[in-house]
Amino acid sequence: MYTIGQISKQFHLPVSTLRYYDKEGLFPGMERRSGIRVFGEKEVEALRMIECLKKTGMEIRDIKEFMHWCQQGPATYEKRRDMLLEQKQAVEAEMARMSQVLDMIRYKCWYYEQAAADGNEDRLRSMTLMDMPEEIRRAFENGHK
Amino acid sequence: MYTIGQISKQFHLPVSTLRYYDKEGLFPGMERRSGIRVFGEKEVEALRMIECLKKTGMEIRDIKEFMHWCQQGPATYEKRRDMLLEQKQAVEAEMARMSQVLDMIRYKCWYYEQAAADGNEDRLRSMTLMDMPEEIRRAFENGHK
DNA sequence: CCAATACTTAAACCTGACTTTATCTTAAAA
DNA sequence: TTTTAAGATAAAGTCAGGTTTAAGTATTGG
Repeated sequence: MYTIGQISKQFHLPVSTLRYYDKEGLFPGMERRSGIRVFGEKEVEALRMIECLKKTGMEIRDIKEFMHWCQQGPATYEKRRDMLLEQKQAVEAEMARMSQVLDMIRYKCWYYEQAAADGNEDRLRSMTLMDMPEEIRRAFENGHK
Repeated sequence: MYTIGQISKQFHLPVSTLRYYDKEGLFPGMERRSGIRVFGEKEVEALRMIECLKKTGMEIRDIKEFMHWCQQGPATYEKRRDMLLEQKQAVEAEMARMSQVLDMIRYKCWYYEQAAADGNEDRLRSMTLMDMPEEIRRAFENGHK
């Protein structure tokens, strides 16, 4: 059993954040003793899951829904799995997008490297896809899909 | 030469967003005719660059700095290249983080798939790393670094 | 010539995830 | 017992990146 201050240190989270999470319903059914929050094993577990879900970019209101399902036991395993699968899809989609963005920026870096070396953009302006180095052409094409 | 409304359609951006970008200084030196914004080739070019930089997650105030450098000609090629290189590092770091998050969530998906199949978490609770399928163990270990 | 449409501004509002502030209560240490 | 630290609350503030609103001005088509 821990106080909010102890949990704050354990998880390197401000006390205000923990209170905010509680206010948002991320610790359903948390015990209180004369008004003071009691963090037990269940809440520590919950917090680990919250940290995980936050990293995936999940919103507080969805995390809240997930934590409430956790309260309800085995009947909600499928719901939890489905939500995680959906979040996995979202993260995979974001990864794919990032990969494309990376190619776009790789091209731009190369472009300004050339411009800096040439002192102007004349050569770059008259350049076609075929004039670019293989790798840059690939980045350009992928980045501009 | 285009009006704000024409650009809004071309780029699928609300007029309010274009005005906001202008207010934030993303179109330095844009022309006006009796108070009305005139979008020329330079602004269209700028907007393409803005869209690109936004995709990388660059903040408006940094994009503003970049666009001002673009105004200043060849003397700022190095600055622009350096800013893009820095942004490339940031995107690469984010990709690496996402990849780890993906492994974490892959493990969680597998966990609830098992829980749903078993109807409880008993087997999972008594499971060690060696009991997990190769691929899941990899995801677990990478996801919990 | 006049209505309709598109443009202008400043300022308020919105969302998400917190943080800060002000005031009050409880618990632990001296 | 009395500080003092740590707990509590509600409400307001913050930040980014816009969006909405209100009220006025300019341009275009019939």
